[in-house]
Order: sequence, then structure tokens, then C-alpha cells
Amino acid sequence: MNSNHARTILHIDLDCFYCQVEQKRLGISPNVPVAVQQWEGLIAINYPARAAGITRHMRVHEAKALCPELQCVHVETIGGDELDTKDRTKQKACLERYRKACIQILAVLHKAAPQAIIEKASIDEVYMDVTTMVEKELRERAQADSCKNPEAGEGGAHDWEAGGSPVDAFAWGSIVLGGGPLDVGSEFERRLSIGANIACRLRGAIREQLGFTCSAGIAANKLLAKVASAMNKPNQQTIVPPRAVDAMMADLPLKKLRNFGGKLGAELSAMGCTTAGQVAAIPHGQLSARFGEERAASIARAVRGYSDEPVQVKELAKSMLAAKSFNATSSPAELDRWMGILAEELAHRLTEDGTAHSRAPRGLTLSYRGSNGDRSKCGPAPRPAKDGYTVEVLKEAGSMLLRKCPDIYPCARLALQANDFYDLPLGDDQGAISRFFTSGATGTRDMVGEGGAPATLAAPKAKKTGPQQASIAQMFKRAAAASSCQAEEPGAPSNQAENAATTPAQPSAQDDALQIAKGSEQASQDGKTSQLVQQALSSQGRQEDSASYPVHDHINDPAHPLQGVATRADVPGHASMEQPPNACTAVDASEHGASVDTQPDCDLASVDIEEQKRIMHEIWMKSRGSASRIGEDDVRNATSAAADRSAKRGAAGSAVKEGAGKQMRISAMFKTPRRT
DNA sequence: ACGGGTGGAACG
DNA sequence: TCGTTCCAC
Repeated sequence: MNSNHARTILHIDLDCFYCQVEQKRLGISPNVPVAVQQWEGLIAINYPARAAGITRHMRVHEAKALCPELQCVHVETIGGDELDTKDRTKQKACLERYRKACIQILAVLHKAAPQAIIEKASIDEVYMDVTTMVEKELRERAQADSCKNPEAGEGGAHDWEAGGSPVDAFAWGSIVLGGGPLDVGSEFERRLSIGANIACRLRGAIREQLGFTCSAGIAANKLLAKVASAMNKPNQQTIVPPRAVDAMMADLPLKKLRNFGGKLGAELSAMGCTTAGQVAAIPHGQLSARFGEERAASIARAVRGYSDEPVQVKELAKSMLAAKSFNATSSPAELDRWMGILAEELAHRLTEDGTAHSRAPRGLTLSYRGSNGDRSKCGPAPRPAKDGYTVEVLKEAGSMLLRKCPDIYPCARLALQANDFYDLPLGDDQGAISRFFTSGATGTRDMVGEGGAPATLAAPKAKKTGPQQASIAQMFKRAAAASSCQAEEPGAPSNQAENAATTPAQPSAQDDALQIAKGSEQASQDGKTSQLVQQALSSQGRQEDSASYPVHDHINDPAHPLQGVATRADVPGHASMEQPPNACTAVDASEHGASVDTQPDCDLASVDIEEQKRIMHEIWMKSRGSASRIGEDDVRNATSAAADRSAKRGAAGSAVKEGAGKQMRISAMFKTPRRT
């Protein structure tokens, strides 16, 4: 169970990320010592500066004394009169630059490894489950070998080290724990070798396309991969073969283990343990007496390097907060000013997030450090206007919460947090949609899962966060990534120029191919998702939007399922361009392994139109990226999520007939469009 | 010289 | 179940 070495997991960790971002932005060469400061303290130090003895939390003046040529870059700040001062009493720090860079990195990874499961673990690290990629590679390799050497046949020995084989005992310069090269005769080590090859390529892609270096760990689970990636930095990668685990854990300092850095670590060290191995030596009875059975078991597993925690897609943040600490004040005006700054930042971020992901928060929480310590108060978030949030509306909502906090003065910290996101409707035209969907009120419990009590929602209420919600978001993202892989061909319109203006030149010469790659990648990140998603959003019919989105419009793309749907027909100067939707009709999903429900002639009014449209768009985009990637699961996920949401929205929707609250089934009909 | 964010578990 | 607090990174 835990000796499931069949998974291949990567942990990729950017090397002193904040420094790299600033160095790139300012064009500072990699070998000059750089630190990122927040007010007078240092929060990130690059490797040349570390070599000079500079550490985290040092004061700027201390560091400069140690290393006079140190370049200190201050984190971005907002508030005040845009003064770029380091006066922490006027401004607040904000991490937007790093969030943006993080999105770029994720986009590169998605593009380079569309089949991997990618989990954003923090602003500068990801986990990736590349098992399916590895297994595909193994199969292809075996096949290639048996073609070349038919006599080998089944069970015959493959020459894993044959030229060009992705199975390399030395794994492309990786550091292999446990001594010696990988044993390519062992299946597990072969898997790791291929995993290392993937890691190597991914790191190369990040480096080439964005100029960032990172380190990686390659192992059979997340825990080991994370430990490994930290072992050799910067710009290196480390493999943990199963045979090396015991020795590695034996004297691994406890604090290097995730979850053991805080209270738990302290408690264990009070019991005399400083390494994982020492904890592993504690009799189980003693451990469970102290921590309880369940917790003891998980501790026991972790310190032995066992973990079966899955890599989970975490694309979208679940909450968003802006915070500021300051010297305690009892002045309402002062708090009001900070509230304004927090609202400004949050409004900006929420608006970007909203246009990119078509969602808005249901809740707003105000946290504060007042006379009774840390407290918080929550309430409903205001609804966004058509084009996002204004500072005023958020500030007002925050101030309202603040008034409910009697113990706030004197106050030394304020934080405004948006949470509990819901999806905004995408808009519209039933007619066009209906041509591509069939639906029925058949209860398909097996597809949809349990529950499904229709929630009433006049305003978007009722949260039912579940795996299905996540899977739909994930699909959307993947679809966007997939489409951006091949959306643009040379000569096709792209936002290249814009990209060139906002991205600092790479040190090396950039050829057209790179530019184009960057252009299309830009399209899928940056909080703007892909142009295609953007176009879907633009179908809300807002004039400025439809007008300002890129040329590559679905109305000109005969294969696009939204073609003919609410478009520039609304825009003055554009005659109605409604055209009969062609193609996307009948070729069914079964061709791609998806289940199809052919219920003819059903009442579309019973189905949430937004969901249909959304799903169809996703599926289309996905099929556009690669039809073969649309599997039964995808359709099932999309379908059940859609039904789920339809049920939720249904009660509020006007065009809903009774029974619509029940689960329903939506089947996607699509045809793989041909790109020309 | 622990500030600014995140996510999640625990708790009443 | 909700709102709030605590914790870990």
C-alpha cells in the first residue's frame, strides 16, 4: 500500500523565487548578490548573496555591511500617493509580481506536460504526478525495442540503455540518492529515470521560456519528492530510489519533513527526537499514547517516508486576502485609510480573477488585531458590477464589518479576505446551444452521485463545494492550456507585440519560434486564460469587451460551438453575424470513448443554459487540443458538475420547469474540429 | 526585528 | 452547520 513505488512524483521548487523575479524584471545578472527586502527586513536572498553570509530576516544595513555590493530590491507596494517609499506606515506590501510569475510557470508546465496532474503547492513550488506520462513512455519504449528485436518477444530483456532511450542510469545529471547509478533493471528505478528525464525537460522549459531556475525531487510520493528537491539546490535535481529511503530518513532533520516544523516538531524534539529516524524508533504505543491512534499512525508513516497523499489539482485560490500590520492606532480615520488600501488591492485582484475565471466571492471576512487579540468578523461579499469590483463597494462592505467589532481599538492589523467563490454565469443564447446538447430529466444517480437536493438561490448562496466543482475548473484550465498549445500558427494573429512590451528581453537571442511560444503561452496565463475563454466571457455582450478582445473570434471560426452565439451582433457597426451552426452536431462522443445519451427532443428549458454553454465550450476547447484526451471521465465529470449546478441555479432561474431541480443528464455532442 | 498570504483543521 | 480561531508553511 505505501510501498506503492509505481507512482512517479515530482516536486519542483523555484530557487529563491522572489529574487529571480526581481532580477529578471530589473535585468540584473544572475551572479550579482541580490536580496528582496520588505521594509528594513530581508525576505529572500539569492545564492551569490547567501555565499556572502547573508540570511533571511537580516536587516538591510546588516546585510550591506557584510556585502557592500548587495543589491536590495524592495517588494512592490501599494497605497499612499503611489509614493515609492519604504515607509511602512503609508503603504502596504503586495506580492502581485510573484503571483503573476507563478501563473506563467504553471502555464509553461501545463503546456510542456499536458498529461501530468499539477498541484500548485505554494507560490513557488508544485507537485506533479507524471505516472501516466512515464507509463506511456515505458510502453512505447518496450514496443520500439520489440520491433527492433522481434526475437526478444514477451518477457525478453529490453535494452533500456540503448541509445536515445529515456531510461538513463545516470538520469541526465540528476543526483541519485543511495549511491551509484540507477538500476535500470528495476522497474521502479526505470520509472524514476523517466521521471527525471521529464523533470529535466520541464526545468529546461522554465529556464528557456521564462529565465527561472528551479530544483526538483523525483520520487514515488510527495513527501519524498519534496525532501529531495530541497537536498540539492540551486538548479539541480535529486532522485530517491526506493532502496535509498531508509537511509535518507534515518538522519533527516525533523523540520525538513512537511508538517513537522511547528508544534508537532517541537513536541517530538521534547521527546528527544531531532531526526525522522529517531521518531521511527519510538514504540508505537508510546506514540499513540501521546498523540492518539490516528495521528500516531500518520506520524509513523511519515517518518518512514511513506505517503499516499495524492497530487491534487489546485488551480484556483479558494480565498484572497489583503492584510496590513501597523503600529497600534485608535484613530478611526487611520483605519479607514487602511481599509481603503486593502479594498483597493482586493478589488483589483478580484476583478482580474473574475474576468479570468468568471467567478466572484460570496463571503467577506475582516480580521483584525484589536484589544482582545486576533479576531475576525465575516459577512456577505458585495456582488461585482458588470466589469468587476470598485474600491468603494468593497471598502464599504469592509467598513460595515468593522463597525461590528467593538473591541477593535486599539488596532494593530487589518485584513480583508474574500472567500467562498461561486461561478458567474457566462451568458446566453439558448437557441444555438440547444443544437449541440440534448438533455433529459432522467435521474442518473450513478452519474451524478448522491445528494443533489436542489438549493434555492435567489442570490448565489448554497455552497456545495465538492470534487466535482474542482474538476470542472480543472477541465476549463486544461482546455485552455491545450488550446494554447496549438492555437496559434506562425503568421496567425497573436498578442505578440503586447507580450514583447511587458516581458523583459531574454538574455539570449530569441527566435520567432520562441516569441510565438511566449505569445500563445501568454494567452493562457496572466489571469486572462486563453483568448478562447475570454471570448466566451465576452459573449455576455458587453460592448467594450467584445470590442477589445483579440481578433481570433469564434464567430470567424466555423468549428467553434459558440459560433453565432451572442457576439458582435450587439456591437454597433457589426451586422448580425448569426450563422447556422454547422458541424459540431452529430459526431458523437463515443468516438472518443465518451458515453452518449441520445435522448431526442427534450426541453432545453429544463436545463441551465449557462452550464450547457460552459460545458460545451470546455469540451470543444478540449477536443481542439486533442480529441484523444477527452475520455469518459471528462464527460462524466463535466456532465455531473453541470447537472449539479443546474440543480442549484435551476430553482432561481425563470425558465425552469418543475423537476428541473432533480439531477439531469447532459450529453455532449461534438465533433473534432479540423484546424486548417 | 514575524509581514503578508494561503489552506485547512479544530472548536464551540 | 456556521462562524471563528488556531495552526502550519
